[in-house]
Amino acid sequence: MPHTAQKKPALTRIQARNRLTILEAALDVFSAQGFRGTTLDQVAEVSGLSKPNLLYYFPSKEAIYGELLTRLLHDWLGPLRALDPDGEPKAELLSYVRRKLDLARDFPRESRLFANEILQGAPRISEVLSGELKDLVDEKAAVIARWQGEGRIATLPPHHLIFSIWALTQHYADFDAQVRAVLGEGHDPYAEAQDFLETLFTRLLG
Amino acid sequence: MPHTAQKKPALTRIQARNRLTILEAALDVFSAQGFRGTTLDQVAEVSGLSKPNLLYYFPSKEAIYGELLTRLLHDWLGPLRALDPDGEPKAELLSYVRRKLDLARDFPRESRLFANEILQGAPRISEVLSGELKDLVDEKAAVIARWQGEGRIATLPPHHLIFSIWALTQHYADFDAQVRAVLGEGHDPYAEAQDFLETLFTRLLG
DNA sequence: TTGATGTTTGACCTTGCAGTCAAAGGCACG
DNA sequence: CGTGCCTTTGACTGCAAGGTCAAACATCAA
Repeated sequence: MPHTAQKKPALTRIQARNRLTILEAALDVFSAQGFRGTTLDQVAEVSGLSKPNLLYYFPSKEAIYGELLTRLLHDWLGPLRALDPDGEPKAELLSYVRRKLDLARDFPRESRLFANEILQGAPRISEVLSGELKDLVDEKAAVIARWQGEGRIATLPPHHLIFSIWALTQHYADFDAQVRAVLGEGHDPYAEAQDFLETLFTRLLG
Repeated sequence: MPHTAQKKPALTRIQARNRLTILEAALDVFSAQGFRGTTLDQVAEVSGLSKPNLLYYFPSKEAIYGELLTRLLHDWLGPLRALDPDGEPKAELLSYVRRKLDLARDFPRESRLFANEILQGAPRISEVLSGELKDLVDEKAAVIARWQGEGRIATLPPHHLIFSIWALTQHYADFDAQVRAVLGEGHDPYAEAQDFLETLFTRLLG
């Protein structure tokens, strides 16, 4: 029985390395300039490879962007997946907030890449949003609702509670320019946000 | 004494009307596609004017975009300006939240236009952010700090409190695609957000 | 009616950029 | 050391898109 539609034709070492190099450079440029604002010449420049070489490893600009999105989307959901239904409700939620803020601090490019995509109406990931993401959120929302039913945290619409965590944490990555401009010199936005958000959610859930 | 550098050379009726038509169409397209993603042909199409005609009223694509940004920026700060230092603290802040959410609901294009610009590092409005906007925020933050000193609302870093209002309200406009995908059918995001945010800030400030 | 000024546009120019291709350069394995 | 495959690139193509321009058309005041 022949292998039809073999998906992973075993990458060579060079292929594996160069694909990663390209994706890393692409993340840099796409997250800063958006899809349309990015040129392959820029990605080539940043990656240190020639433009035709980029297109040897990926069939098109779209393909690079798409690969980035789908790769990162999975990692991005890690903290929400880690929300433990059997844990202590407040600790679990606060730890989710903290993890999400850490992601925003340590991976602002990824955050901005998604923000850009969703701002444009999420044309390339709408199925994932209403499929995998929705399922995960629904699942965790049910957990939160159960906790609320057991009187262990305050009753609030679980979906919106999750949205509020996203909004508040990603704001510091996505709107970094505004946050820093408004705070002025001598501030560490993320450190301050950490305290603030801990207080906020402690009061909210308490 | 001659008028040097006269700024407003008195627009004709046609000029006034067409400039508005163009800005309206430009808002549509720029907010959906970003600056680089927008073509003048699209703006021409939407506005019903020809491309050379656009460039008769504005010197360049940049100029249209810049005019949009600076015009809207002013309006956008209205709700924060309206925060009354002599009002009742909780009512004032909750009313600010409500006004901001109304803006997000009624003017999502404006919200997304700014989001796009700030995501890219706010290259065109960085002076306004660290000038006019920062001054206004500092002023209102001082008012909030005073209220806190008087024990009328809970003590929280005022700047971050303001950020949280921005983040939570604009999230519903900027990430509309995601919010709707995750909630699924049969939801009114803004109506639900209204209740949720009122509860959130009531508990937070209480 | 007429001229002056304001408005509109088809055709055009130029540049930027995604993507192609043939040929050259490297690498592994007999 | 040679043969075949993998990798790299300079040069090129085609098209999209910002912007120009001269000429046509509209409007209005005298």
